[in-house]
Amino acid sequence: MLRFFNTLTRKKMKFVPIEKGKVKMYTCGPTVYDYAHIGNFRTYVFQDILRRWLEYRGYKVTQVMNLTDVDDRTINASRQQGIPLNQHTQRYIDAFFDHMQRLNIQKAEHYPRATQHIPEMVALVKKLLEKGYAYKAEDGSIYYNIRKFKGYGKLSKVKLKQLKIGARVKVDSYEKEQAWDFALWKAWDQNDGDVYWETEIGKGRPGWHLECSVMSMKYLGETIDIHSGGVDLIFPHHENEIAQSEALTGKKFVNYWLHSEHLMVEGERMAKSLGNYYTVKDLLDKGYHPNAIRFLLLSTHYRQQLNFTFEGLKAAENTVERLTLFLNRLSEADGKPAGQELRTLMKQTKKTFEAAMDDDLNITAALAAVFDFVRDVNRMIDQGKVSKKEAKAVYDLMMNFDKVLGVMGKVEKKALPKDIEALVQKREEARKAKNWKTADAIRQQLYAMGIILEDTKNGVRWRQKA
RNA sequence: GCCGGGGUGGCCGAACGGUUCAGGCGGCAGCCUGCAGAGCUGCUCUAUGUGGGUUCAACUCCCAUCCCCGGCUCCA
Repeated sequence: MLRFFNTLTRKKMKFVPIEKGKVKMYTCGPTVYDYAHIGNFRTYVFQDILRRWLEYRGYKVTQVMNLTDVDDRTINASRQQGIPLNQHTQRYIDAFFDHMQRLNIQKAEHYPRATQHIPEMVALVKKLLEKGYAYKAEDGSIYYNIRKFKGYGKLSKVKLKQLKIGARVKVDSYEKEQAWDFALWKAWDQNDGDVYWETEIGKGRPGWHLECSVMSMKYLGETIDIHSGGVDLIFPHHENEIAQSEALTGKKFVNYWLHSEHLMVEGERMAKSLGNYYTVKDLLDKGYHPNAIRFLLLSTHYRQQLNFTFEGLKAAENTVERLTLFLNRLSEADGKPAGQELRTLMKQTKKTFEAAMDDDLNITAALAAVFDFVRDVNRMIDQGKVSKKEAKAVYDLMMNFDKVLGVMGKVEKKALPKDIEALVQKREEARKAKNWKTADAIRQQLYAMGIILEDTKNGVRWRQKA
């Protein structure tokens, strides 16, 4: 039985989709004012695992991920650099997709941008004004009156009276009836430069929370199955989305809210000022394999804070290598059939893996099943008990797991460059002649070139140094 | 102040009332190997922040206490 921890109820709940066999999922995406960092990608990897698991379980998933391409930060950054907003954001959108692809994150069906949904957002604000949930302030901005919405706070469990008034709210501002009302529409001011839209509700730009309500309803419908993002979005962002959407439709906005915990760096929060702020590119440039980065990000349960360290990244790299070496080994196994013993083992492993994932994506338990399996099959291979045909079946099962994990890739036998091939041959001859000194020297030379040679019963094998 | 999440072996990280306390990484040793690598086996590993309590039995429940992290208006 597939279960998810629902932030709304703070309990693990059986997953029942609105429409049988289909899942409508909205995943909060990046604000494209700068490069997304690995903390952001932790969330995107989590959402990817979620999507992949739903698909593994046979659901047809329709996923929407928004790109926030207009807000304070995007406007400030583009103006500071003197680049038009859309050019500025496009650069980071490109980088975002590039990094997503490097981390083997599957594509969503839709990537709507805020700036391309202004008319829909205006329409929603108009309706909220008509229904009395919103009001216009003196400067022309339009705010949502949260006291009008009975369920306000149901997701985050915040109590309005206990909310600390943030430093950003101007104390002398009496434009808002309540300090905690939030902007649906921000009237243009000088700081916005040429970023504004002339609309029926005035000259300005949308508030941040608006786009998610609008785009979720536009692409997925008034009520959807899953909405996910980082824990920091629970309040106020997701709380406000609920207020906007449910005030408009009178229907439940989202059935399951899933939130991923933050990534820490060396035990501290990641921050530019602390100098512990990394992008995917930073790590790739340092020579780490994208699969290792992905593995590190997915290997801790999503509701648990993940402490990023370079030691951990190195460990992740070794772990992934263990998996890929196992796949290599399988392609060479050619023993006697293990028969029932192996069949039972495979069946049991699959069952354990699936049960773990079904339990709120308990990936660490699922991985434990995989590693147990790897060890057991390795032992059988050592004993010459795995036939070619069986090895293929094991390989297929591993690929089945990797549909979800996405860290193993396919084993591809790349051809060695000719000069290296010649060196390998030369070493083979030296070995045959028991000229160990020469053979070892060549092996050392190849190692320096990033090629690791391994002598096996079936002859020499090579692999790329990680 | 209010509201959440945590503190598990050298490191990471499951289990959440009960068989030997998953799994990964690291280290050491053995098997294998000309040597190495890979793989396997064993050890490191009779761990659960601290002090009480409940129970036949607690990492798991209760109370107290210390420490860490997060949210409290635009940060995934």
